[in-house]
Amino acid sequence: MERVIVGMSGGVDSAVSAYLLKQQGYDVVGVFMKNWDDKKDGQCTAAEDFDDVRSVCNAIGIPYYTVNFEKEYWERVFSYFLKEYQNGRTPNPDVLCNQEIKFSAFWDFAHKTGTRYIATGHYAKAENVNGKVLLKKAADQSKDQTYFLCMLKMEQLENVLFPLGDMQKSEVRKIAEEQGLAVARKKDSTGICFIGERKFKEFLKNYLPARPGEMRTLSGEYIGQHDGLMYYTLGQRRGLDIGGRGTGERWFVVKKDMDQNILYVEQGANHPALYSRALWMRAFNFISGAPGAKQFECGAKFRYRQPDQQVNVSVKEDGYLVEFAQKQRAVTPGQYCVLYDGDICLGGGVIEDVLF
RNA sequence: UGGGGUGUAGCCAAGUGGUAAGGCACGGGACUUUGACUCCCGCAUUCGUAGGUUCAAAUCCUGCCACCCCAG
Repeated sequence: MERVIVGMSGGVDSAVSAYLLKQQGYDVVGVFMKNWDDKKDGQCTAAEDFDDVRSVCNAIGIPYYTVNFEKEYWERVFSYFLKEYQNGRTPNPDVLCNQEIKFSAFWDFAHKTGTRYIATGHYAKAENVNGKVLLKKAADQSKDQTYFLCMLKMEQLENVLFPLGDMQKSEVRKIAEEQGLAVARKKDSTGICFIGERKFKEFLKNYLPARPGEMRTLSGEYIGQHDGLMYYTLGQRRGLDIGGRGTGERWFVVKKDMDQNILYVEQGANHPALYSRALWMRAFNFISGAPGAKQFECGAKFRYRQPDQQVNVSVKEDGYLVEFAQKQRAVTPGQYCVLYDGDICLGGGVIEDVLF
């Protein structure tokens, strides 16, 4: 009987994943990763989540353990997260978390115990095709999580199982219900992976010093004060506290000037300054190997759950130029550009610059 | 201290006798394994203030206060 270690978060998806693998005849072991010390900021969701893992594993009839990657998470994910914010960018820690923790540290741990497979509750598929492993979109298109897996290599995917790849979320909940799993109706968790939902501004304030400054329009008109550039991201509306000015439309962040500590804002949800025509990446991770062509057309996402956008990719000496068929709203440095060929996720890279 | 104007929620702003529009901001929720966007709900028993007229006033009258502008 082949053994598989399932990363259990305490949610329905990983619970049903474990159940399905057990049904398929695997020797299933549940492992709960504790990667964040939440005692220091007053939250205690990890303890509750572990209670749910215990309950689910008992119901399914599999052993369960805990493994602690707090140190790795801090060093390989969180420190980068803070550094990016300090540089005025908007990082995506969850992509990095998959790259560094779930499919690296966690895999190493499993491998050391002599286990061949790890599994997670991600909505994605890993398929062997002609000696290559391809990462493909999940059957449930609205839940597809390949965006977050864009930095993996096929070597990492080789020993990974995604039991939910062909399932609809509604089926997953139904199975959990039928099996009497305690988490059947538990709300999906959101927020930074392993950290959870936080009031973001308050959270960041604990780690980075805020430097208030001016808010101006691109033409230089003074609009007001901001609390610190790190609290704002491109395309953001809330938290600006600007009311009663100009046309009465909403205001959005269109640019951050780190040198002068100025936050640029413009009015109107469709303001031209919000739309860009291309982006630049210094590096790109091709999951299953780089394509031969120096230039190609494909689909792309600039944020999770965005419908694929048509782009033209040019491979340059020192990076990748991605030009959009349609102008794109609020493409943001620090976030990931993920490329798709139909259902196949080609890979991703950090957005370095945005071209207008 | 002569003349003119304005004072409606945090901001902008409708409403000139019939019992407080709307927008922005803000708060809450939905959506969501990042950050955002979006959507939904909420948000002045009260109209600078004190009186008066009226069945009824933010709307009419009077006093006072504040701010603005032009004169000086």
